[in-house]
Amino acid sequence: MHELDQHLLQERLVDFEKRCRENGLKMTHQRLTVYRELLSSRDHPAVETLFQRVRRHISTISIDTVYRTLATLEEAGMINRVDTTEGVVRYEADHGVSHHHLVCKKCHRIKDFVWESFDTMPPPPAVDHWGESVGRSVVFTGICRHCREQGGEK
Amino acid sequence: MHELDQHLLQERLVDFEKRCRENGLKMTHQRLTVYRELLSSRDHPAVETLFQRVRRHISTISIDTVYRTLATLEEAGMINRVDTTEGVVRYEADHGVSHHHLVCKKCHRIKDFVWESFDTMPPPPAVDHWGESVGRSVVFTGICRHCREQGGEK
DNA sequence: TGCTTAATCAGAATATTTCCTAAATAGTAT
DNA sequence: ATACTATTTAGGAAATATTCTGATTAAGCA
Repeated sequence: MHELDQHLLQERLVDFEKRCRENGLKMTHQRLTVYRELLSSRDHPAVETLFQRVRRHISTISIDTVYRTLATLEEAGMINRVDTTEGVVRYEADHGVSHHHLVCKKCHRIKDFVWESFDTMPPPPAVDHWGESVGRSVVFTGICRHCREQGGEK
Repeated sequence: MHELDQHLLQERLVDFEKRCRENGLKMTHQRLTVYRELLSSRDHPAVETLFQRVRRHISTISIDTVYRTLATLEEAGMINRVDTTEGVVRYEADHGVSHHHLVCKKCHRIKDFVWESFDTMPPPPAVDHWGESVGRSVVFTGICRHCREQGGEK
């Protein structure tokens, strides 16, 4: 973990407290831990996965709390669901930087990347006609370098 | 259903038979019906939904067959899974036209649109470095016209 | 400090998805 | 027409995912 990351993380946590207060959400140990764990998870974890990780810090936390917390934070716009074809809900913290996803068909790992020239591209007319769009994301699918070289571990 | 649609549908079904033969897949009534139903479904149905529809034609079909068929056809590249944040697997038939998705946060309906200037855009360097990409898709999320006007029916 | 109420907990209940087994059926090639 | 084998079926098991209940805890405020 770099200095910079530590700094950004700290910044996010301060922001988290602020936004909780704004939304009338109490700052519980559980909430903070779930959020912090998601913040430092770079792999867009499913609920169960995140539950396991949070458990390492709060051994008595119930999975119900993780579900509830994620739903609450999502509603408040502090975290996002990730698009997948797996039939599993996955989350990521809002890191404040627009990014998109690279999805490996073998290992199902998801990697972030930024693409400014896409972000600034005007949407096609069909989008405006459809309704009010609030977000856009790109997903590239394929086989990641790791899987191609090692045959994958799926 | 327009003349044109009928024609395209027919074309797709012929292609389906050909590809089944190529892959050594027998042309069963069930397979054909599942595929045809998906072809004419414009709403990217989940397995259960598609099962209900196919049932109208083959009342004795088992859901297991639908699961198996979809998995088989997906493997053969004749149908695709759709990206969602719902935690549900959804499918669409390969209509032979590159398209992308508009997803309504209220009613969860998914609409297709084409975006050629995106399709022809070169990927950012990060993608090439990541591995071998075989597909790309864009998802716009927001509130569709229908939901905005009527308050949605979630 | 004490009150109020949101939030958490244990763990059971429910729901959903997917897979499995053994027997019956039906394509396809000969 | 026959044989071979993939495929389907019923129905239940297994695996996952999600929600609920009632009792307890603790955050935030007066």
